[in-house]
Order: sequence, then C-alpha cells, then structure tokens
Amino acid sequence: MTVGQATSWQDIQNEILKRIMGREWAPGELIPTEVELAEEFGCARATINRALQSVAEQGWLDRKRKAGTRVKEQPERKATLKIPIIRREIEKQGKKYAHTLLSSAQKVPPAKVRTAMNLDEDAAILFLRAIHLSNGKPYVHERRWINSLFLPDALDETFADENANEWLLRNAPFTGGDFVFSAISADATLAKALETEIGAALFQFRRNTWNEDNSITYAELTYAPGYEMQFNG
Amino acid sequence: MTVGQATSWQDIQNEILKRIMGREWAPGELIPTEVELAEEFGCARATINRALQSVAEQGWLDRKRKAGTRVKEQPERKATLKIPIIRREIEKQGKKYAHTLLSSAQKVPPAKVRTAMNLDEDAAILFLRAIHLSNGKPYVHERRWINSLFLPDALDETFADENANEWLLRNAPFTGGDFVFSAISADATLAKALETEIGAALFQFRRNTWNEDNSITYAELTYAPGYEMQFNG
DNA sequence: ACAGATATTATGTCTATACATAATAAAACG
DNA sequence: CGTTTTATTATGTATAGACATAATATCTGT
Repeated sequence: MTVGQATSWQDIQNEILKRIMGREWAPGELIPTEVELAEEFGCARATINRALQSVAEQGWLDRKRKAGTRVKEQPERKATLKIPIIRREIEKQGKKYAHTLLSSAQKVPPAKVRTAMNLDEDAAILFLRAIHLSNGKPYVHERRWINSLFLPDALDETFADENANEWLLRNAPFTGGDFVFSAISADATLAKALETEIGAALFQFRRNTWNEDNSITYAELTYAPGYEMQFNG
Repeated sequence: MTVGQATSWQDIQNEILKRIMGREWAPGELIPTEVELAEEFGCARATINRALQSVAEQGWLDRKRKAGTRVKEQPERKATLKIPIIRREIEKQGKKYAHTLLSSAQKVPPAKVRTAMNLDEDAAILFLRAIHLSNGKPYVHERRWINSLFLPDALDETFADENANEWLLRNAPFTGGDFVFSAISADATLAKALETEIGAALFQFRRNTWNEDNSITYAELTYAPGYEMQFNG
C-alpha cells in the first residue's frame, strides 16, 4: 500500500506519531523497517530515517541497529521548560522591573553548595544577595554564588546596573545545568526580603550552571507567595 | 581552511556549539552559509544542514531562508523535564509503593478546572482523590478529574489496583499538556492526608493533559513536605 | 553442547544532485 | 517616489547509491 502524496519527513513524522498514539503500533511492539516504510509511503529510505530519528528523539521510539525500531514501553513524558529570565518575565506582564543588590562579598560557600559546585574546601568565591522587584514590589529573592576562580572578571563587576544573571548570560559560556524545584517555609530573612510573614509557603528554584566540567554559578531563587511556574510539552 | 577528519554531523554540531558558546560566533551574529561551512569542513552541504538544524532545534540559532543563520540574541535556556511516574520514583529509592483511593464520584468540576479542560458548564465528569504512599508514609496527594465524556471506559474502572495515571497512560493517547508548579500552604484536608501540620509549605504540580483538542485529565499533585523535583538541561 | 568465527541485517551516515520555498534585493513601472 | 514585478539567494527537503557499524543469527570446530 502506497500513501504517495504527502511525503515530507515532517508529514511522515506526524503519521508515525498518530500510529503510536492511536495504539496502532502498541507499546513494546516492533514497527516495520525503514525499507518497508519507505515502500509503503513511496519515498526514499533517508526520508523515513529522518522522520524516525526525530520521533525517537522525542522519546517515543527505541532504535537499535539490526534489532529494529520499537515503540517505547512507557514513553517517558518529557516537557520542555523555558527557563524564565526574570526581567523579561516581569516586563511581559507590563510591570516595571528593578533590582537591588543586598550584599556582595567573597565567601567560602556552605558544604552543600561547595560540593554541588565541585570546589576545594577553602575556596572563597563571590556571593551575592539581591532582590528583584515588579512595580516596586518584591518578586523574587536571589542568593547567588559565582565561581570567581573560573571567572575572575566577575570580581570587577558591581552588579548594580545589570543583574548577575544577565551579566553571566553575556559573559560566561555554559553547556548545561542541574535544576531543583521545591517549596519552603519563609524564614525571617526571606520573610523580610519578600515582605511576607514567617512561615509563608514559597516556591524555590535552585540551579547549578556548568561549562564543560566547571561550575559557573549556583543560584537559589525564592519567589514571593503565589508565584506559579508554567510550561508545556 | 579544511578541517577534514571529524565529519559526522554530530561532530560538526559539537564544533558549532563550541563556537557559539565560546563567543566565536557572537549572539546576533550571522554565521557562514551552509555552502561555506561545507567547504570549511570538507563535507557535503546536507551534512552541515543536518548539524545546523539540530543546533537550531536546541534553541541556539535562528534560521531564515535567504536571510541566513544567526546566533540567537538571548538563547532561551531550555531544560527537559522528565515527568516522574510516581510508582517508579518511589521504587527507584528502594521504597515500597502503594496507593489508596480516598474517593471517587461523578461531579461538576469547579470553574477553574472546567475552563482549563474546556468543558460545558454543567458537565459532570469523574473525580478521584487518592494518596500515594512510600513505605506506608504519605508521599503525594492526588486530586484528579478524568474527562469521562471523552473516555467513558474510565467509569468502569475502580482504580483500586491500578492507579489512575497508569491506567490513563495505557488507555488514553495524549498529544501534549500544560503544567504548573507552585508552592502552597497545607489546608486541613491536605494536612490530614499528608500527615503534616496546617500551614506547612507543600510543593504542588498541576497538569492538564490533552489529546488533540480534548482535555483528557486534569491532575493536582501535592507532595509531602521536603519534596524536591529535579531535572537538568 | 559450547565457544568462537562468520554472515546477515537494520539502522547510521555521507555524497552529489535536484528542485522547492521563503525572504530579500533589484528592477521595472506607473 | 512609492508600488509592483522579477531575480537572486540561503535554507528546506527528496533521491539514489554507497559504505559503516552494531546487534543478532548462523555456522563451525572441538
């Protein structure tokens, strides 16, 4: 059976996805080979290959040489999170962005941060505390360690005009990161900074950003009560 | 200048990424055309095209016909979140998984859920409340609405042996979803279900799962205190 | 029956060529 | 001078053919 007509690899990709989602190709099942599919769709094998690779990348298929292509048993649901840039997030709401640097010093980070950043035991690095404001109201509290051993230029910055994250985006290449979401109770420091009560439930987002094998920066962002982080996939 | 040797599209992709991250190709800058790069790397244009498409998909490049390929100004950091399957998450920790169905009924969902699921005003659908246990201790509280108008089979299920999420994964094809993370304070119901105090900071994860234009299920997962959701990208 | 060598197979990738398509620049026109 | 038409260009995609590679199946000798 030849489908003929719609044979861009994207069309084929959609057809493949439809068959998987519609359980026409059940989880765990071996699907036809590229050559067979090429025949069915009336196109070249390369076209099928491109489509299958894309579907596999999205996590729906497992492909192995000689063994063939199999529908994933439990398609691990993947969602793509676009990590918000605070300024843009606030400005998109039509609010005015501002930020205040609360403190800046070179410090030996606590053990948890030190191990996460893979630093020596007595290494002192740059530590910042800042508050980001939306229309003058506290939006998010930031605690940030910057690996100034790896990025000595950071020590020359005041981070008064430009916030640390944006400076890092411009000046420090990165290759990846680890992220942790959690909910915490406001302590005295956070309650004061975010103008809320002690014990309030706060959304916290910690991230450790890497460049190859070097940790560049470790940030702990604690949002004012009511914050919601949205995404889709 | 010909690089020669390493010419699989993956190698080229890595070289491209290195040039972007190393600011050799600065943000906003136009990079060489595919033909020029093919010449430089000593390979076919198709190979360069495959590499550039992949890098563009990762969010580092903007490509436009005739206009060329440009490094993204502010590379929107993307992270991939693998949405945890509760049973697997618990079992991976070496703990014993169990779940208890607290209630099951057909109900008209509250306005917030109704609009999210795009339902008629008086539509009654299946509503479940359940608790998932790790070694007998409350792990996460689940409130779930299932679009039983779209999935009438769900009404025949008891969800006593198999939990709703796993049943849905097996029986309902889906094409996407919306997700919201937040931190909330435990109310009386949640405090009791999760065996914690009223006012405790809890991590909440709401998701609305779609199949094409139909909402399949809306779930609100509230985790016991101390829970952290991790991912990387 | 078993270990090791050999053949087979499906995917992975590259190449050269061709044509399609979208965006832009240049030319023609009123 | 502004607007429409035409040409140009870079990317998008398809194709057939070739060879590479990993995983499996089969054969072989002891």
